[in-house]
Amino acid sequence: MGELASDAIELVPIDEVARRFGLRASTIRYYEERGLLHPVSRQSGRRWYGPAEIRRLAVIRYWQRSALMSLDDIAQMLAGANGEDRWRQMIDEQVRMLATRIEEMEAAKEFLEHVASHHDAAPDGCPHYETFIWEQPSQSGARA
Amino acid sequence: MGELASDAIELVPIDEVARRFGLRASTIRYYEERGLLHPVSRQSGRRWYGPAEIRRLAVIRYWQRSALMSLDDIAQMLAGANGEDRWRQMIDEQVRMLATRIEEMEAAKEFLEHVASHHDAAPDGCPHYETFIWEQPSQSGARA
DNA sequence: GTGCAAGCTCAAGTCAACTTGAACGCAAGC
DNA sequence: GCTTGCGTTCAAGTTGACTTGAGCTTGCAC
Repeated sequence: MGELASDAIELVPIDEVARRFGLRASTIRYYEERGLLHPVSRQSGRRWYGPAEIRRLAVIRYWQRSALMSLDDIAQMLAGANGEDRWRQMIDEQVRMLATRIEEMEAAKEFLEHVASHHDAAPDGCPHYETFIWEQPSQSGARA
Repeated sequence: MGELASDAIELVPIDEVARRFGLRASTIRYYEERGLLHPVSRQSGRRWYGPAEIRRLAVIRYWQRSALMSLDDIAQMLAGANGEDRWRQMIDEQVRMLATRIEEMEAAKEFLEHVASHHDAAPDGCPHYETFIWEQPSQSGARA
């Protein structure tokens, strides 16, 4: 950063981008194929990325990992930035999904901690177990 | 339960099991192929499941969905119930993983809520954004 | 005893998110 | 001026968790 003076905004090649994010170059090319991230320029075929692209990649990884969004959803979010209104609906869906997942995972975590501290054997046979395992949303045990 | 008197413990065919869990019969056969769940008996080739198998399936779905465990991990957990000691190590790993994922997801959720309530456009350009997107664990921006 | 729905097996297909391989290009170093 | 190394494209392979399809068997209904 700042190695060269003047107006040269820092451009980095694909392997440097990959290195910074702990990704492979192929992943970045794949994101491009999926329309998520394009190099700011090409020099004799080779891709070069600027700060805006780096930041966009950070955004992509963030949504993908922290919000469990698919690449398609992320593409829609990023496209939504350019005027559409669907992004707000997506955010609402996402928040609801996250709330559910967080609750489920917290219950699972608490239960695992309980098992680890109160049991000598694998959880099979723990009375608490029953409460947990049958409380699944997708299971229609109550019907019929 | 108890439709027939005597010692007939309730046995159900594969499609009934599937229906109770909102799964397809093929999924249950697949779990069997993966060594996770076996019918208590077969009658002229057809699978029959008892309460123990039903319960085991509930356990499998629970770990899979709430704790984000892979079928391989679940198989190991269930195998561990029969004497091994690896299950405790797996539980610890699982708890750590869940704690991390929960934190990440909570941050993502809070951020999305912030964006939804304070912004008219997609999150690009929100100053809070920067704080969030660059705080990713797998990103080795600090190294080299 | 014929038909039909459901089950069975085994192989192959699907989907998302990548990875890998083959075949080639270009620029720098010796 | 030729090799070396990283880049490129495009097609095909991989992994996990299933689903689908073809072809066959079974048991009940009529």
